[in-house]
Amino acid sequence: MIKITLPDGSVREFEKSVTGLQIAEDISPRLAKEVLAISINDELSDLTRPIYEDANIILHKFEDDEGKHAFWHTSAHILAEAIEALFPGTKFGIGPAIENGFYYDIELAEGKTLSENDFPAINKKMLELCQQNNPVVRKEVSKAEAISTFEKKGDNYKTELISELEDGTISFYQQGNFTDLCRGPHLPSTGYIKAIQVLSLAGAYWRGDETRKQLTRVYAISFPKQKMLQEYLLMLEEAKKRDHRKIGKELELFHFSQKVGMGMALWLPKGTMLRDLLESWLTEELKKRNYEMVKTPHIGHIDLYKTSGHYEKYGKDSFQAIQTPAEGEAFMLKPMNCPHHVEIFKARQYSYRDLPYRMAEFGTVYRYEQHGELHGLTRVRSFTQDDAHVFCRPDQVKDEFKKIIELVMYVFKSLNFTEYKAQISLRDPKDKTKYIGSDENWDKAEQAIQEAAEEMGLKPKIELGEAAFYGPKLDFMVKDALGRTWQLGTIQVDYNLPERFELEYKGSDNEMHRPIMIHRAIFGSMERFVAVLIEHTAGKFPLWLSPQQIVLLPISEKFNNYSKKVLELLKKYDIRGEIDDRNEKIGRKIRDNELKRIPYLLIVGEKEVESNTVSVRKQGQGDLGIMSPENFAELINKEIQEYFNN
RNA sequence: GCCAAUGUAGCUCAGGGGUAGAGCACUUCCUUGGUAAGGAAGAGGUCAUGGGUUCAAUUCCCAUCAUUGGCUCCA
Repeated sequence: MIKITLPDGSVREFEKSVTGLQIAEDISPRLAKEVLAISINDELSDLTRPIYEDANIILHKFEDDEGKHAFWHTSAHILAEAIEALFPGTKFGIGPAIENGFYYDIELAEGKTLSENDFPAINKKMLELCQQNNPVVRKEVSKAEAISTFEKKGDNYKTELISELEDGTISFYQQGNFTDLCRGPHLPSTGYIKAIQVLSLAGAYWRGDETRKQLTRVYAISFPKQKMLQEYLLMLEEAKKRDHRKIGKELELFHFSQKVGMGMALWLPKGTMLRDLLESWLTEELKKRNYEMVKTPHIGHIDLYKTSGHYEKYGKDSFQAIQTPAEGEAFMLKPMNCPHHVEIFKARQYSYRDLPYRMAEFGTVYRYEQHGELHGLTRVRSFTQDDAHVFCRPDQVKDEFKKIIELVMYVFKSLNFTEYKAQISLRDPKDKTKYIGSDENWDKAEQAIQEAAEEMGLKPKIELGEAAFYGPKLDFMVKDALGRTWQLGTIQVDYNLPERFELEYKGSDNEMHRPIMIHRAIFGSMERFVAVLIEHTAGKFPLWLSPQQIVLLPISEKFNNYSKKVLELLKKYDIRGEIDDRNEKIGRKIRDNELKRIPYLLIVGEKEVESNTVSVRKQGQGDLGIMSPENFAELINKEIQEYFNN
C-alpha cells in the first residue's frame, strides 16, 4: 500500500500502481468524470500512469491551467491526426497548447496548400476522431527507435526535435492511427473532447528562426462541452465588435495618419478629453499619496543614455540621435523617463529623512518598434507613460510596495477591473551572477515584495528567474469584460540606475548610502490603457469619463434657444455636452446619439419649455421621464459620486 | 525585420483591360417633428505610390509604402 496526500492535507491509502483516475473515482464519481490530469509531487502527469510510491497529488480539471493544458495538448494531437488523414504526406513540427486553445505547425506535401475552405472538413474529421473515444497511450522509446520511426515517415522536423533530446527520456503518445512525439501529459482518451474547431491559419518559422523554413500554423480550440465552444465563438465575435480601433474611429477618439507616421496616434478632441480626465484623476490620487509631479523634455543628451546603459543596449534599435546644427551635440528622443528623473533626484543632496522621494510624470517616450509589430493603440512608437519613480532606503521598500499596491488596486477598482492577478518575478536561484546589486539587497527586496503582496491580500504567482537583471518586480494582469487578460501595472525594483548614476543620501550614521529606486506604472501607457478601457467597456465609458456626458435633442429648431440655455446651466454643474441641432426628427437624433454611447440624452420640446424641464433618456435604459435641469444635474453628479463610493 | 493577405469617395465595401459604383456621412432645399434611420437634389475619386506589359491599365506584372493576421523583438 502507498500513501497519497491530497491538496487539503488528507491522506488516503491505495494499492501500489494506482492511477490518478482510480484515485479520483475513489473520491467521487463526478470528480473522476471531470479530472483531466494529475500532478504527482509537483510533476505533471497522465491520469492513467501508475503511481508506485507515496506521493502528494493534485487532480486538475478543465478549470485549472494544468487541466486545460492537457486537454488542449491532446486536442492538438487530434488536429494532427485529422490533418494527416486528410492531407497525407504532411510533416509535423510542434503542436502545443496555448493560452486560448492550441496550434500545430505543419508542412504540407509538395504543392499542397491549406486554406479556410478546408476548415469544415478538418473540423468534421476531428470531431469524428473524438467521438471514437480512442485511448491515448503513452509509450517510452529509445532515441534510436524514435528517430527511425519518424525517418520512416520522412518527417525531418520530428527527427530534429528528437535528436536534441536525451536518450531515456523520450515518450510517444498514440491515439487511433496517430503517434506523436510528446512529453505529455495527455487525457486518458479522445472522448473527453466534445467540441473542437479550427480557428485560423498563420505562417510561423520553424523554431521561431527566421532563417529557417516557414511552416503553416493552424490555430484551433476545443472544449469539454459544446456550449463552451459556442460561448467562446460568441466572445470572439464580441471582441471584434469591441476592437478599440473600430470604436476609436466611431467615437472620434483618435486617428492615425501616414503623413505623421505609423505608430503615432493623433488624439482627437474627444479622445483627448478622455485622456485628460484619466490623467487629472490619477494626478489627484498621486498628490494625495505624496507624489510630486515633474516634467521633463522629450529629448535627452546622448551621454545621459550612455550613463544609464540604455544606449549600449538599445541604441542601435532606437530612433537615431538628432544633432544640434552648430556644435554637433547628439540628443536622443527619450525612450524612458527614468534617466531624466534620476537627474532631478540629483539636483540636490538628501538625508535619510528626505526619503522616500516619490516623483511622477506623464512622460511621453519614443521607441522604435518594428513595423510589423505596430497595432492600433496597443503597440505604438510614441506613447505616454504614467511613470513614477520612488527613491527610498532599503528598509522602506516593503512599505513603498504596499503603498503602490494599494494605489494600483484602487485604480483598478475605480475603473471596474474587478478581476486581476499579480505575478512576482524573482532571481534565478541557480544563477545569481547575472544580476546587478548585492545579494543582501536582493534577498531583502524579494522578501519585502512577497510580504507586501501578502499583506495587501494579493495571491501572487511567483516566477523564479523572471526578474530583470536590475531588480525583482511585481506585475498586474487584469481581466477585461470578455475574460481576456492584459498586463497593466508594474512595480520594479532597480539597483542598476542608482549605481550607474551614483545616487546617494546621507544616513543616520553620517555615511553616504545608495538609495533604491522603484519604477512603477499603473496604466502603463495611456495609449494602451485607453485601448484596454475601450475594449473593456465597449466604448460605454463610466459617466465621469465620458467625453460627452449629455446631448440635448431639441424636438425642432424652435427649441434650440431653450436647449442653449439648459446647456449653459448644466455647464455650471461641470456637465459636459452639446446640442444636436441638426434638422432631423427626434427618432433619428436618438438613434445617432445612442450609437455614440452618450450616457444621457435630454429631449426638449414644447412641454419641456413650458414647464422648464428636460425629458431624460438614459443610455441603454430609455425614457426616465421629465425633471428640471437642476434636478438632472444633481442626479448625475450624485451618480458620479456613488460610482467612486462603491 | 520576416511570411501572407489587403489597399477603390470622409467611413463600410462592391466592381473590373475600353468615360468609376452602392450605402452611410457631407452640402443645399422641402419638411418643424415627441423617444433608435422623413423626403429630394447635389458635391465628392490621379482606384496607395513608382515603374513595366498593352493601341489602351484602376484592373495584368514588378518594386515601394501602408494596413491586417501571424512570426521574431520589446527598456
